[in-house]
Amino acid sequence: MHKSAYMNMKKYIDIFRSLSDKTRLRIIRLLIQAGKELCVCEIMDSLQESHYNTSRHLKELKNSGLVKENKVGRWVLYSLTEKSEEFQGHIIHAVEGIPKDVFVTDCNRLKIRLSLRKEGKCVIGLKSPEWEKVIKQVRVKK
Amino acid sequence: MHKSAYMNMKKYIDIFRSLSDKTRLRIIRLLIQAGKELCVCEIMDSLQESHYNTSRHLKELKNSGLVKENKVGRWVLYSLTEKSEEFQGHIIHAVEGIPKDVFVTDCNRLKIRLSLRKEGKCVIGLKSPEWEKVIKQVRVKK
DNA sequence: TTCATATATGCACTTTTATGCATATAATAA
DNA sequence: TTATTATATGCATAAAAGTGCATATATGAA
Repeated sequence: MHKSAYMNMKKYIDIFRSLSDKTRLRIIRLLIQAGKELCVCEIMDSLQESHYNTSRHLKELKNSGLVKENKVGRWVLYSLTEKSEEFQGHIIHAVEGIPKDVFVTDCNRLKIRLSLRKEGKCVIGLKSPEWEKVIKQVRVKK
Repeated sequence: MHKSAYMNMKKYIDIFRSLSDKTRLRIIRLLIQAGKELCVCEIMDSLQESHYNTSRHLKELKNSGLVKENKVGRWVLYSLTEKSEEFQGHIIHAVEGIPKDVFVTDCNRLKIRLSLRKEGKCVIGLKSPEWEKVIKQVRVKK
């Protein structure tokens, strides 16, 4: 195949590739569920992933064009990009079409994490003792 | 993340992964374009890929559930599976949403290759001198 | 049964990818 | 300016993936 033909295709391949990883798929589904901007620490706490991983996967999703960032002071807020192309719209619909129960634990943690916002903003940052306390209680309840 | 949660997700990740490769994406688009079963040699000639690669990628697409096979004698015919799940329907729509020009060369070759069928069946097999002759003429015309 | 042919697969090699650790950057607060 | 903190990135490592070559399987024809 010619290189130019591959370059035309690359954009779409990159989007599929960016969703072929469990952490990135979880991030996208989390952003769909949230329906608003989330900061990195909210995402990492919801997924219970390390901050390094979360950050890097977010960057990949940004590179593929599925996600955009909005820098506010030292906080970086991530959200889904507007569906500019037909293709991207179908992709997001596809992720929405995955049964809810697959992501239920992440979404529950997100709900709790978002309840700790003050005036609509995340204020507790990463490795927060407050979050540790709250999430530990949830585990005990099970 | 728990292993069971990953297993729930794996099916969807595998489908995204299966489309994150140029050869497999081209195969899927070719099958969409054809709208009918294609044999391995028709696919490899349309893509101008080696038979080894074509065969292996078809197997991966079969494993992910996007493609099914129908064995007729020593010919194996491949086609898209019926869209049993909402998710899969969106995925195929997404591939359909990729601009036509990205795959135009493959589709042109497919058209020529299908014109060599007799009574709706592929009869010329692989490394066919007939195909080599026809496709060489197309190249000269450019 | 033997040969030809359509398709599949094991092995080796190279490249890519995911992840953890440590560290760097950048912005706010003191 | 200095310290703190939210986020990003380089390095190393291990696992996975794509491809070519050779070979195996399986079906139909002679």
